[in-house]
Amino acid sequence: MPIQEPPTAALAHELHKTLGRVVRRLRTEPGPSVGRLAVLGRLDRDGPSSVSALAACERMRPQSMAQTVHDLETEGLVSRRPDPADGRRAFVELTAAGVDLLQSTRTRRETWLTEALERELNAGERALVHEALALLSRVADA
Amino acid sequence: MPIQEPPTAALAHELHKTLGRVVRRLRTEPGPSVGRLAVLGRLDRDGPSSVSALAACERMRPQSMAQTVHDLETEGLVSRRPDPADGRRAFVELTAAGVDLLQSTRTRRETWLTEALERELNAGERALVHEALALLSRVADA
DNA sequence: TATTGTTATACTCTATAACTATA
DNA sequence: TATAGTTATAGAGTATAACAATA
Repeated sequence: MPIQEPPTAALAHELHKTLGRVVRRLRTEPGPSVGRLAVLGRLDRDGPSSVSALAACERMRPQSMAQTVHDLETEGLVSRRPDPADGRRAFVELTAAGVDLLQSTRTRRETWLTEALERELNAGERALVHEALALLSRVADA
Repeated sequence: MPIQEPPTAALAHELHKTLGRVVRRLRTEPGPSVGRLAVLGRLDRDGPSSVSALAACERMRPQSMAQTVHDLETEGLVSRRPDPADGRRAFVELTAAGVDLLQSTRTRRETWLTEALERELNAGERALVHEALALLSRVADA
């Protein structure tokens, strides 16, 4: 009798793989990676933020976020402004180039992913996927 | 007015990140990575298979699967048996060690992921997540 | 001593390109 | 020429460990 993988583990793995395919395909479009775009988007929405705060929001280690921020800084998409109240901290903020890139990327990305999701899924199905995200987030934090 | 990321792109990215957290946490348990375990599980369920066929099932490039199979072979978890009918092909199959590992890993993995999913989600919610997988698979292939 | 952040290194997963061997 | 497979290289994403600077 064949060994059965636990269905729940298989479910998590398959979902991750499938989403990976979506995200990798997204990355074939010009522009920054989805992960970096997420940081730019967050800075735009929430304003300047420390590396630690960004890491916590994106649920990454501060060291990993430091690398991401460093890369974005090298590319001129973000800059740092020292916190006068605390010499250890700096505010990471979008540069004008970062804002421009975010805006133009958003437009290009819409050319396929949004179209694909909106073509393939109806509003109810998209809501279902969103609900699944909330459920799995709960599991990941458990 | 802040730039709004396209909600659908943000949805795909967030889901991917969340599932990544689940899978990485799974990997902190002893045993092979989730991706390799998937290959072992498939060989156990479907029997010996060529590298190409495995790659197609897992929706990876054959070159990537060749690397995975090579690693598994090095670890003694799978072996190759040449196809007498076609000198180019070989059947990849589980070794006794691979079967043992699959079985013992399944047991250990159940200690946290299955418990977490079953503790955090009820049957209806797990069904919802499964449905979301099917929808997103459609998008990734579109 | 705790917090913020960096540097160095390594691992997983997957991709592309260039290649060999067999059909 | 087409197919099965390998090797080499690279990149995204993230982790751990060790460290510096400031509070």
